Amino acid sequence: MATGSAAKTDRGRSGARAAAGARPAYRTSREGDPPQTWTIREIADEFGITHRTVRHYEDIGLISPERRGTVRIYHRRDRTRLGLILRGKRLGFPLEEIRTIIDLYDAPRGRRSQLEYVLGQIDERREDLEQRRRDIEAALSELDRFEQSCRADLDAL
Amino acid sequence: MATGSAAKTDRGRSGARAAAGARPAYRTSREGDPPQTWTIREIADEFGITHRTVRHYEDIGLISPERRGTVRIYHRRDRTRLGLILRGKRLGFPLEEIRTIIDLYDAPRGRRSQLEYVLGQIDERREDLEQRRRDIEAALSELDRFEQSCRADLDAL
DNA sequence: CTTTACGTTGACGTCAACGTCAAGCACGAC
DNA sequence: GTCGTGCTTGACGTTGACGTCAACGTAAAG
Repeated sequence: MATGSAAKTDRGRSGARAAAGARPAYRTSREGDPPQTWTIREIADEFGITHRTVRHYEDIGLISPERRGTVRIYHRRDRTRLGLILRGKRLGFPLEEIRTIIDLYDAPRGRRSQLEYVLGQIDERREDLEQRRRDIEAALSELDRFEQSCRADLDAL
Repeated sequence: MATGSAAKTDRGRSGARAAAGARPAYRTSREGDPPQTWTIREIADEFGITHRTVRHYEDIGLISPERRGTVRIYHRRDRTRLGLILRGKRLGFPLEEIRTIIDLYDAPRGRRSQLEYVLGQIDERREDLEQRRRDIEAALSELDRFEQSCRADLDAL
């Protein structure tokens, strides 16, 4: 695997701590209901990345978690964005381009000119993605042909 | 466009020089038939990359052009590999991984164990590519839904 | 022969995307 | 209290993928 894997969703230990009532003060979740916020470590573990990576994404403005005092608090909105970021990375987009993409999704759409700009951007994105899809299809069919050739060689033994 | 474009196939000037009979000595093509070899500049221009990039790919062993004296001569085999490399790049693979892929295509396949190894590698590659395809499909359908939403907003004006 | 164009080899620079310390605060546990 | 754990901010290091620059060779053209 080239890119990130291991989304182990390892919420075991912190869950146990929560059940023991020893949840840190900056965690707002009340007894019983599932936590609607996450720490940087929880987010990082869940997505299979490091806290340093999460912070880097914040540094360049890809996510902007809440601050409770000095501590970062991640909400579902941040998780959604992180998902988009990582999918963009799996597709090989640079982070700068990923930013323009996800910023597009919550760009202002009040005026007609804004909407038309957004629609234009959508078309560009689609062109790009479809080019990538074509590349993938080509690579996959080459791979298939190559496998056939190998299997023929194997049968010939 | 994030990745390389501009494959202008600008063979105009060098073609004119060839027609004038002023082709350099290291170009073997006889009068009349199309050149079966290319210089680094021709290759770079044709693929829309720089000669420095081509040399870099040679440095890390992705291509190994013929040397006539000190000068690099590129054959169709090199162009094929360059095509694979650039497609891999469009798909976001790192060069090291691209090397393992294209090396796979001309790996030794004599013994059964070798063939079985290659077949295993093929499966890994396919998994990876199919994951990327799923990511692309997801991104494209999100884009479609987003466009519908924008068009609805536009109609509502 | 000199110029001009293209080719060559290093060596160093740069930019993105993080990794890797170091040093410090804040909290609950003991 | 102090200990450990987790979070924080810098600041610098690293790796991949080239870009840039200098210094030079060589061959066709004028």
